[in-house]
Amino acid sequence: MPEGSPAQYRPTEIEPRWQQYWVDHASYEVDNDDPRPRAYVLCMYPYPSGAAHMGHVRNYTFGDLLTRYRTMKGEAVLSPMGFDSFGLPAENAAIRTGVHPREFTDQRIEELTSSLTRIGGVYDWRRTLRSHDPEYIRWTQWIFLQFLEAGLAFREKGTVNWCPGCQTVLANEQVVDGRCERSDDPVERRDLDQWYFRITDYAQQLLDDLEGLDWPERVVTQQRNWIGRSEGVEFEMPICDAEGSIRSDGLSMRVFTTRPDTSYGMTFCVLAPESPLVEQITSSEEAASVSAFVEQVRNTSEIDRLSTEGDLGKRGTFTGAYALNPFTGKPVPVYLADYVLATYGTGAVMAVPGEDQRDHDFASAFELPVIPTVARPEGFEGGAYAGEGESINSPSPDQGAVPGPDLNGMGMADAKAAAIAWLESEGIGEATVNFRLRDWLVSRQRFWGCPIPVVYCDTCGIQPVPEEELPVLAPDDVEFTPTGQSPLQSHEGFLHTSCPSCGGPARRESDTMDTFVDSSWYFLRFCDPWSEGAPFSSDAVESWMPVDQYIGGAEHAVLHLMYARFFTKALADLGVAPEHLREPFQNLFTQGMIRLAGSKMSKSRGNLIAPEEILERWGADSLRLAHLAVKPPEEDVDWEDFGLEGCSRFLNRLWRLAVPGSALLETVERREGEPTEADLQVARSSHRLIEEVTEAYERWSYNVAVARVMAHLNELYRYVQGDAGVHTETLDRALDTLIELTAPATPHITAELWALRHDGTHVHERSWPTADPSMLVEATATMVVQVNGKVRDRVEVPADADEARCIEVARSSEKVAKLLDGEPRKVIARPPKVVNFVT
RNA sequence: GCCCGGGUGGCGGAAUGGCAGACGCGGCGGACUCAAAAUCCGCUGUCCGAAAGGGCGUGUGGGUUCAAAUCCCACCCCGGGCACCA
Repeated sequence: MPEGSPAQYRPTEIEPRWQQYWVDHASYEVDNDDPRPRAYVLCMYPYPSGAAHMGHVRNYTFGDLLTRYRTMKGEAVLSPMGFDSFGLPAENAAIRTGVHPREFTDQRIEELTSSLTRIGGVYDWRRTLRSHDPEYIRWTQWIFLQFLEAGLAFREKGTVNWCPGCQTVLANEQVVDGRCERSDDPVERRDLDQWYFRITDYAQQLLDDLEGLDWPERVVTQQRNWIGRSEGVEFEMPICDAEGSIRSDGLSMRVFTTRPDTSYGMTFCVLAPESPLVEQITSSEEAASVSAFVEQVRNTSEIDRLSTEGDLGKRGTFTGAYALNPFTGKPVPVYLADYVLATYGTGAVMAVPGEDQRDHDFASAFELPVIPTVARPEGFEGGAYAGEGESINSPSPDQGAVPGPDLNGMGMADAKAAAIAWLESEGIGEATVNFRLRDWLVSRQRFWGCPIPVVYCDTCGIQPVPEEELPVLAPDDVEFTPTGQSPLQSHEGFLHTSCPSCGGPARRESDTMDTFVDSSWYFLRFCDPWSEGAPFSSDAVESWMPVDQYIGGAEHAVLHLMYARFFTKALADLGVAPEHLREPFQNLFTQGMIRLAGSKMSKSRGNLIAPEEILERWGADSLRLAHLAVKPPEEDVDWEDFGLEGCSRFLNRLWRLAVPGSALLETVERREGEPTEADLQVARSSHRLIEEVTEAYERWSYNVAVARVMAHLNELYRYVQGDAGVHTETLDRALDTLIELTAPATPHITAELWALRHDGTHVHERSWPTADPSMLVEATATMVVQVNGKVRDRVEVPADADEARCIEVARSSEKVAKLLDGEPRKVIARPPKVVNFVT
């Protein structure tokens, strides 16, 4: 055995050596002027919570495989790694232990960096970034100021979500079922002045541009739902009394509906309890019950208000006022109900119990009439009918003239159009598009985040911090108290400043930005992390963006992924990013999560499997291979199903056969010269493997790729241990191919074996193998012979046999002949796969 | 309720109109060994059968087709998302 060829595979010895090699030789650093075709492969940058957990390992294994694979395919692959390093855990730790969040965070970044290296991940570390770096803060703040100037950032008072656990406000996206997405505390409503980003300006674009993305349908649907576009019409309804006499003050309510075709079925309308109109229209008789109701709603938690449970009769009340239905010219009563949201549409709706189930339920509770306006299909039973049908019940002339149009007999689309046209021509209303998407609330009452770079001056009002004074950094001499209040709010040294405009005394903003702001542009900074005069140069971004493959968890479907899309569009429109860069992530892959005993692995559940122990026992390559082999990557996976033994066994088998001086080959007869048919079969199988593995990598079927590779190694073992001896060149080529094909998946063992087999050269620097087409053609094929669709025999036919020849061979099968009683009625032949005799 | 996924051996899964169960785990048997581990070889859907062989089989029921896990219709179950958004 040559020196340096240990008989045994020892992952813990070879892995650190190669990890060091890839760093020392800058193997995966790419420059912006690299001449090769470009690819940008990006895994969502992690929040540094310490050593990597299994979810990280899974995510970064896929990303790393892709980086190495595409590099071998000849591309310049940009594969950067950074840290989403602002966030509440560091601040909470500071409150507990007194350690400054920066120290805490830097420590954890070091741990995470080290575990990313230990699983074999390769990155261009020159480009690394951390959200809390002063340079990164500078540009996050700079972007905020651009937004401010463009009117995309604004401060507004409104009812907001407050998380008592996190002691801060939250964006709508960060509230799930009335609870904080992070801490799970029930959120409270508070009326506060806060900073927002005007993401609603981009609602239509965010919706339209989903079209061209290669994203999982699931994520696209979630974004579509979240944006929630609906087309309809807004129109005015004058407030009146029970007889229909319009008030002298000309008050009116504006309603939004998507079903103007059902306007003749309106038997009441409903106003949000928060509406400013409530006070003005409530009659004296109803004043007491209305104010009691408004008070009751104010005290209802978000969770209860969202619930569909509860007695509808208690969830609404009559105002004593009426509004004039412009279609009929008749008054309908105005109610309040907690399910009508002040923040959507006009905060007021027309109610049509005939065609809307919720209105129908409400009408039943308050004994209000129902007028159907759409013809029901035969046999329809139930309250409201929301389906397609002919319009009915527009009042006919003999019932007395009405102002509105006659919609009778029209289909839904025509009736809608006619109703809208009439409203517009009368000047009562206009067609409108409404979105569910709300502006993004970005201010947070926290310390460990990017400070919002504005000051408040008593004379000049809100003033942006001048660009040359950026970054605004939080002070270090702070004390974290158990109250949970951000120390910035009481740090006079930080708060006291002078107004950049008038020079007078001013106060700094003490709120910081949502950490999702940091992650909304980091992928742009990666293109050009050295940029000094701007967050990045447009040219650098131009050359790498959009990200060719983005990889991360599906839990960010409407958070990070929506915000990052908004940022990209806004920055492009502001001329900071290339104008035509409309989308940041062309391809998105969302990997499944890892469960243990059926439940999600998480620190809070205390059911973590530490990758460290696995790495020590089995090595990084076995762990990586197990992640790839266990399941299709997009599916959730149980830790119990990981086949570490099988993967480790495979790598050991590969080692024993491929290591120079393999003991396995000592007693095997080695042949040179012309290969036999058996040798050629092995060679052909190797070329087929190239095709299969390449195709499997391309379509993210890593579990299949691993299966094929394992099957091929089994075949090589049978070849070596058979009686016919081994054709040296055939075996060596097949093993080399196998090593090349697995190099992206299990980088350390393949690097080691290749170096041992080929004078210290590097498998990862080789170009991706391609199959020789002539080796993909088989001389014969196994053809299935069926009788009445049932498989009765298998026969060998020449691969190029025609129909007649196939049928002839099929007929000569004894098994088939026994079953064929005379001439078959019909024969179907699909050479060279199948012949089917139909009797 | 609506919209997406999905349902295949003991388990994870493969096969996207043409050989169901690749590959791995687990199990069984054999070789090596004083023995065990490791390793190597073989078997392993199910039922009937001593065997040869045959029947059945991809959630359920129907359909299309020479041929269906795969396409169509209806239903059941599991997972995810949305859900007073007017």
